[in-house]
Amino acid sequence: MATDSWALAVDEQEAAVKSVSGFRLGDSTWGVIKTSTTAEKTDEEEKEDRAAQSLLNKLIRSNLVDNTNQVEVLQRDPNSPLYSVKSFEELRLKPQLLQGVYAMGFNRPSKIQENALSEILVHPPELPQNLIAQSQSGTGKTAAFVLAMLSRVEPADRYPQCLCLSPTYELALQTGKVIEQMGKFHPELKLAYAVRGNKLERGQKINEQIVIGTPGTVLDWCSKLRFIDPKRIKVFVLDEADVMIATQGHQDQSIRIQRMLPRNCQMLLFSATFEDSVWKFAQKVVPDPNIIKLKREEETLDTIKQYYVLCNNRDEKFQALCNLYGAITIAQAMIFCHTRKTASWLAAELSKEGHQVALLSGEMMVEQRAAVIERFREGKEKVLVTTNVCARGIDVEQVSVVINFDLPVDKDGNPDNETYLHRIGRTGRFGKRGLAVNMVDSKHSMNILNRIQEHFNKKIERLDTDDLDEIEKIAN
DNA sequence: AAAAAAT
Repeated sequence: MATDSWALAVDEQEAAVKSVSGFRLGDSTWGVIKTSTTAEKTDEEEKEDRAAQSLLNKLIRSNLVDNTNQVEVLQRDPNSPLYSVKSFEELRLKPQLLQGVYAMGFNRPSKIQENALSEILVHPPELPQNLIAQSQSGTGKTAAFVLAMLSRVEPADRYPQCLCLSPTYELALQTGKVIEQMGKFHPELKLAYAVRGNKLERGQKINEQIVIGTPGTVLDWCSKLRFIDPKRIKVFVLDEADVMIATQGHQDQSIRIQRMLPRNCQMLLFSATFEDSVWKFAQKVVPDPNIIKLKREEETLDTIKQYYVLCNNRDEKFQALCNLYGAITIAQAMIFCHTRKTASWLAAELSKEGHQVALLSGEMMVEQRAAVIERFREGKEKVLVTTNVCARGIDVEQVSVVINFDLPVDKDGNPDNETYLHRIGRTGRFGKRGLAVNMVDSKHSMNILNRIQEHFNKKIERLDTDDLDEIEKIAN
């Protein structure tokens, strides 16, 4: 019996691997938003292939590179056995779901998946267990909660059963694609995107089983617009939960959504970082949670070379950035600014100098944002000038340089260490050496940089942008 | 200060 199912699994796996290069996101008939509608355009197909492949590569890698992670599990009921499954078969996933998992190139669960999925799925649906999980990006977090949702969902029931909240539009789209790919062998399963710009007619009802969205739209859809019946949601996922429940973040909306959910709804909180106060709040909001913390050596900071450039004002920062441009465009780069205004100014100035750059910030129209992030993913844009909207979660494989044109500071002007780590974490993963360059333009910002340096206890070296040899060196 | 709503 066991041998049989293994043989089948391996067969499926081989079949899946063969079909990997052939599948397209646009094949999906899911959802309110369709990634593509026609099949004729070979250009379009190629584009989608590349996007899918890049997402795939990232997920495959995150599924493999985690042998050194240390996991800490805190169980609500200390007497219950500590489950940790070593294979997807043991999770007893539905065959269609298992097929989806293998089609994505997953062989065995990552550490976070082993533990999180065991905790989430071993208990019967009547007694769902809540979970707070912390693990770095690139450890398979997304796949973990996507699998959790797909396992719990009942495809025959045509109403929303799983709800996932993302902090930004771009991240919601990215996560949505993972859901689509993993669940694509469930033909009757559908996904709805509750994001800005996705308009429904009055009185319409969402009958897709899974909803991914941003807080504002989801709240509207659940409350006054009544597109979603929140009373029948079985699984509620908060991605990047620390931003979602931080006082300055989306707390109010997330809590209001959460209050509309039924009492027995399973709640899953996932994040890479949990600051102390947020952690406490999370435990208050989520009753009796199991807790999983994945301890990872600060690999991020070991594989990312950090520099700073000393300037006197914004114009000098701009000049220094122009000097760096040639070096950073070897692969892809992200440039972070503190405000939307600075970002659009910088993008305009760089193009005036003849440098091709793309701009992405929250003031743009959603259609435009979707197009820009797509072009960046495809590599058609090498340099992306952006705000904190892209600080978290956005995974573009070829990004090897992150530039902090403005250092990350919170609303009080103090260094924002979490955001710093998230920003530079967009690069430097898995063998590829990453590079972070911080632009300092005053005594004040030098002070902030020093405090960031102290916080991570990692040397940030000075870089002279007039020294082209040095730039060549760091770029390679 | 950014993000997030059909406000």
